Amino acid sequence: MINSNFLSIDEEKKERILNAAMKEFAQKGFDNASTNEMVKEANISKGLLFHYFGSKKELFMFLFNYSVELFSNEFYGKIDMNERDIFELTKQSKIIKLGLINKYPGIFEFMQSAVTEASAKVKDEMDSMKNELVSAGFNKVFENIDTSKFRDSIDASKVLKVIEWTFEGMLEQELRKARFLNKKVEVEKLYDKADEYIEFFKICFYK
Amino acid sequence: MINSNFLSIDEEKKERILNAAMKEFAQKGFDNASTNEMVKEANISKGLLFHYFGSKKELFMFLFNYSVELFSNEFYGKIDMNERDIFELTKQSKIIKLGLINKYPGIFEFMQSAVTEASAKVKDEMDSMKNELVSAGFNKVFENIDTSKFRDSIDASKVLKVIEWTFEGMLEQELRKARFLNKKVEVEKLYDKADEYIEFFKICFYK
DNA sequence: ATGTGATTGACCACTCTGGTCAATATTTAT
DNA sequence: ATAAATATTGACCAGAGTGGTCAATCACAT
Repeated sequence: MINSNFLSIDEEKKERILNAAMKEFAQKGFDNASTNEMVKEANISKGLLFHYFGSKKELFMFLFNYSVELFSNEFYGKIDMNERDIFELTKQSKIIKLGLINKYPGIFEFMQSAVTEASAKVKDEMDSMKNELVSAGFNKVFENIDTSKFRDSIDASKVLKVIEWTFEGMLEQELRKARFLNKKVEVEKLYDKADEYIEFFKICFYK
Repeated sequence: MINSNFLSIDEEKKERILNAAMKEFAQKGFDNASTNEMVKEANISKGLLFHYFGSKKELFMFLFNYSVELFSNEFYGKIDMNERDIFELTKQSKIIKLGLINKYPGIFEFMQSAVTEASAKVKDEMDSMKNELVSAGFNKVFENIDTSKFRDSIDASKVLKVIEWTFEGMLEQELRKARFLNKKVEVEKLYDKADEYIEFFKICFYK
């Protein structure tokens, strides 16, 4: 009887709980994350958290599963697998990322801190989760990119890296700016900015 | 009589203490950082840490001062202020960054977490430190870049951003790789890789 | 031997921990 | 209107960990 009906509760409350827990885990790691802080931030009672999840460890593993599932559903649901244009693909993947961050502000920080989590109390479970993940085999999407439009004199693999780093850097910049102003990044704005750089790149890289 | 003669102790021991403390503060923030963890990691006794720094708060402020001073000394000491070539400048600044990370693995994480530190116990001190820093006026170095070599059809400000994001992404990639293999990034390797991308960029951006 | 400064770690009063569970509030069925 | 069922609370617990202290020990120069 683990987190039985948590998934069917009020959406807003659910997000409050998930976000509070992810934020706390991401900030302090498993051992130092405080369930008291989580319930304070989520505005629920201590008892309710443990009613839903049983223990801190189960909460942590649920969160990790939930995050990974959410991410892969969003990613493979929204991305167009037949798209061979590198710009469209990169743009799509960053927009998906932004959408998730807007809904769950700490989700990527949490996932990253979870895979590098060192606490002995969750090591075994995390190791087997990670094994499952690598054998699932991510990111075949970027494998059959159309490189025929690029100028012959330039190295296509470098083009791909530069595009990836540029859009990641752009997203990070916008996230920092938004965090500073205490707002969310507007997807539209990022879209326009991305398009600007795509035009720029076409001038630089295309024949 | 604050941290009296700490600066003159054995260099290796000094680094052990600084690194342990920066790591702990960066990972958990001021309130949740444990001085017990620090002395365990640095392999010194509890008493010695407090003999040098008096209190957790003084240790934190000392670390921040020390980091900022170190960074600005390295930066303005090593960077060639007359260099107007964007590639040389960016390469230099990333090499300086790598050098510091190799010596103090957690220094940038610590500085970043320190400026965003929310604990009430250090808020006042950090606020005045931050004010001092902005009035010092950083980063005039990248202001008089020579853009005359760029093709006229492309936007110079975008070129600068792409270069910055590319080199930052490259450094991050190498750091992750090194962390995974439990090694340090070799400065030489990064140098070569940076040069490869500089050649690539010259083909793309130059007339 | 003696003096001196560097270094130790057991100890303190106190806060916070994950988790429990009887009590209460709220919703649903009759 | 009542009863039954479910959702939610928060005071409470034993134990762990906290920043900081200080008498005692160590290493070494004279």
